[in-house]
Amino acid sequence: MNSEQRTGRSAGSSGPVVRGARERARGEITAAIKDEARRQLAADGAAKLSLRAVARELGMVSSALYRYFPSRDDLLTALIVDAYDSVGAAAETAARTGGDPLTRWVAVCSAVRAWALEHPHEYALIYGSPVPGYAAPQTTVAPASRVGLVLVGIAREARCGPGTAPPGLPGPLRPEAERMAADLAPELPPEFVAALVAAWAQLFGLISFEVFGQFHRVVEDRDAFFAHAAARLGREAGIAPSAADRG
Amino acid sequence: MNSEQRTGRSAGSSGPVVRGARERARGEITAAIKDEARRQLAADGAAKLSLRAVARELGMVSSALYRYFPSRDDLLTALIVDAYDSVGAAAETAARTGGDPLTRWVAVCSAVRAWALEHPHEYALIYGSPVPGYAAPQTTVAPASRVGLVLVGIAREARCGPGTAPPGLPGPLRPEAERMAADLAPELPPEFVAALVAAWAQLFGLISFEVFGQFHRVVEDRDAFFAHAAARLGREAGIAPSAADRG
DNA sequence: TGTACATCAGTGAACGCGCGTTCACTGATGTAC
DNA sequence: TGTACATCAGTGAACGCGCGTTCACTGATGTAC
Repeated sequence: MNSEQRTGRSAGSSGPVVRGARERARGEITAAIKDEARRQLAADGAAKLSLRAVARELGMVSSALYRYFPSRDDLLTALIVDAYDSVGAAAETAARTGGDPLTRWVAVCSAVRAWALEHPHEYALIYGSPVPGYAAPQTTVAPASRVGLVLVGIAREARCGPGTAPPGLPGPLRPEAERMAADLAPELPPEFVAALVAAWAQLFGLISFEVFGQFHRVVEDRDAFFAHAAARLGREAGIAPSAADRG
Repeated sequence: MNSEQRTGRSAGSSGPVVRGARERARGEITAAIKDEARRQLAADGAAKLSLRAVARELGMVSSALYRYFPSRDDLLTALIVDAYDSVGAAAETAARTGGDPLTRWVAVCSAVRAWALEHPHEYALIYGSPVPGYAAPQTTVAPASRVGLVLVGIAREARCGPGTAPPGLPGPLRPEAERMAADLAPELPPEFVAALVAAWAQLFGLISFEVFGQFHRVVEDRDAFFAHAAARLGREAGIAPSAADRG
């Protein structure tokens, strides 16, 4: 967390200019610990993640890990932040592909899904049941919002495109929709933003059901199913449809 | 599992006609064990559920629980089955309310949501990350499908109502949609069924985000938000809209 | 109705395990003069 | 450039804990005759 302070280097600057061997080693070992922890996460799930097992696998004594992470929870936090950053980066990359907004929307949804299927336990860690007894610290908030921000970005651009049909907004929801719009995207109409937030949650419903096995014996051709559902989700959120995708 | 066989009573009949004191006690204690296990589930989550702690709280010695559940996993399975049955029953009750199909659709969605908010850990047990190292046995399949069947039932009745707009169905999804329709509701058009399955998954996306805390600082008036989203979900699935809900 | 036997719930001790965390320590690597 | 000191990574032993599961046992409850 504060290796700069610990090594007595300048505080305030964003990073060290020259890293000594010790500092480099520290970074490498921290990464190795996280990698091994991720491996065990994928094998046994978050609840069974243990410092001792990680240390054992790394050929260290368990107490040595406390030089790198002050507790098991801090290691978990690091994995959570990394997972959010990983899926966020995947979404951001997908958003940079070409095409009309709906195409890019689907690309982002598919990228998140692909990441989830490749890293099911990391996905479970951030979008599944909360780990009991663990409270996510403030550090996780920013990384956690990256995927959502990508979706907002696409909606924002779609709004500048050709006419889109804003969904209806019943009375009781209006104040809430306006509040959400003010928070997330003041330049978008509130009914848009409400639909977008719903689409965001619903997207993860599709992905969670697939990753967590609820589609077992229900959906077989999952690629086709997801592509279709994601496109509909985008249209529901007011992302401009392209004629080719219709019917 | 087979107390009838163990007590030498007739096999094949659905239940004993007269239950002796011993048999009744057995049922009561089994229920007490599950109740206490549920309490601990709500307090600490599924991963930390321990036979020893349950026994301790019940004033029994831990080995005594093995008279009722052959292992920790069997106790977990019982809780899972109960949870599916509980939410399934809530959905079925909600479906029996009056009104047009869309109203009943929303009532069912809201009932599932209410159940989830009241039993967040039981919800996590069945719709969250799978418990690592635990494989759900066949016993859970039927209870797990109750909510889905309720939704299919409403869709089936909506189909008999006034004209609904079937959603478009792109080429790649057609065979899969036809397969799903054959499995789930042969009398419904395939595009209906595909949309329904998507809506089913998306419904749980909305609920999971709320229960698991992803809506923290994003959605505040969650009742209004959910009611709106659930109604839109129903319309997307082709459930007949009522004029009053539009715009 | 009474007795002999079988069934079953619950006990208590034990096995073997893994966990998170602390602590005093040893050497190696870096820094200041 | 060389030396004295400070910093830090990693060690090994220990503390105290809780877990799932097995096993031989004791009594109480039920059943068959």
